[in-house]
Amino acid sequence: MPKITFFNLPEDKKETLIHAAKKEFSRVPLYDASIANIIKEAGIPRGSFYQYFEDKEDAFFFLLNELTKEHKYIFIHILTRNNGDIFETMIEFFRIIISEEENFNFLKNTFLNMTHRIESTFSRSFSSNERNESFEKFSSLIDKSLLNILDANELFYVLKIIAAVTFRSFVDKFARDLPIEEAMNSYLIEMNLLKKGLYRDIPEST
Amino acid sequence: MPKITFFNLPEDKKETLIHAAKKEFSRVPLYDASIANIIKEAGIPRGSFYQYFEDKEDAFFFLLNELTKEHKYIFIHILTRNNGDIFETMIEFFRIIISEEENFNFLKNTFLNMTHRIESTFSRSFSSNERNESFEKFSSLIDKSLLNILDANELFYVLKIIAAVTFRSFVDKFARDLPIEEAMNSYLIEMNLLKKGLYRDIPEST
DNA sequence: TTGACATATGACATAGTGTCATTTAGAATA
DNA sequence: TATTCTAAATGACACTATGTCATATGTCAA
Repeated sequence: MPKITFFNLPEDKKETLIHAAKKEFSRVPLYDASIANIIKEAGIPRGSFYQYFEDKEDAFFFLLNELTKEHKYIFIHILTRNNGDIFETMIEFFRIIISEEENFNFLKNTFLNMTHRIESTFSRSFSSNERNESFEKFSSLIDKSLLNILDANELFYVLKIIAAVTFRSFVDKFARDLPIEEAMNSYLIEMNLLKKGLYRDIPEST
Repeated sequence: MPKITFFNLPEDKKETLIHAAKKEFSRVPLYDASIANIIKEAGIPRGSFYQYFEDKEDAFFFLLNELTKEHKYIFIHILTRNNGDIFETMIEFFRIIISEEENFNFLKNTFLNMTHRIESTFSRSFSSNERNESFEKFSSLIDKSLLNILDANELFYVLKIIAAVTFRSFVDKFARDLPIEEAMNSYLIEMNLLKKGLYRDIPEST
């Protein structure tokens, strides 16, 4: 988390800083980002940066968190509108994220360098790593009658699976610079495979 | 790829270097690894390191590639023994990887910092990002009659899905330091869900 | 013995991080 | 208004790490 000093800043200076950081993290991934570029862009001295943030990562995760909050909001909205149909929701959500123009490069750099820590932060937008309050909240919005599950425990794993496949689809889209419709096509195929199951039931021999 | 100079090295010096690099990459992930530690451990001067490798990454990906080759070999062996049953194979393979003691920390650091580039390298052990020769080879070994697919294209996506879920399970195991049996349990649940499908067929209304 | 080539070496230039002593600003108090 | 106190700003600096390069060393063939 940024330091109190950052939050005490006048709104416009805060904006300037956020903008500068976002610009740098859109240019290159976290590890290649340079504080020098951020402060040059924001027009602040080096020492100030460290008044506001612990370090580079602190600034990055602050931005990522902000973005994630927005995504979570969108996600819940779509889920509600779709009466808890998780697959319909994922498909709509997927399209929205890959279509975001403003955050395109930030997202690209983030997805292509998705360490576990980044993934954990990001995940909060539409699922959860652990069975916690966040999971319970999502769970309550999902229409479980549509799913092939026995109990809450299986729901947890279902969401994990959907999240894993969705992440990979994001990465694929950004890594191979797929056009939106192509990425959507692949994603739809995968979601359908997930729905119907990958295994063929061997018919009982007569 | 390491430079020719590296491959020209006498076997024991090569071994020393590999061992030193592996030790460092087991201690910390790629980005935190320091060349200073590697050369200190290997007892070579700084300049020599750059005679052998382009940079830190070069050394890391060399090691990762070597490990991946072994994994691929194991994977194909298991797949053959299981007559092309991809699910049985994944489950056996998963257990073997998470049980590896020798490479435990190297794998842990790798999985918890799985950038797209690392993932691509790693994937080669049991699947492929793109539909290339590697995919064709795997494809030929897989018993497709067990799978709920229409054509080779769907097979490609099935493998992508299985790979995505398996990766996430690896990450989970290492991130949360799960005991082997617990990780296996979760993985089995997920593989079963994948097999049977996540969606419940709504019975035709009478 | 000499020349040509491959390899080894460590000092150095460069770049980036995080700290800290000092300065400045602004609010609170007398 | 003058004084004091605290939060914030600042940039020089110490430190760490990378990658390069001029020079030294070793090896083999002619």
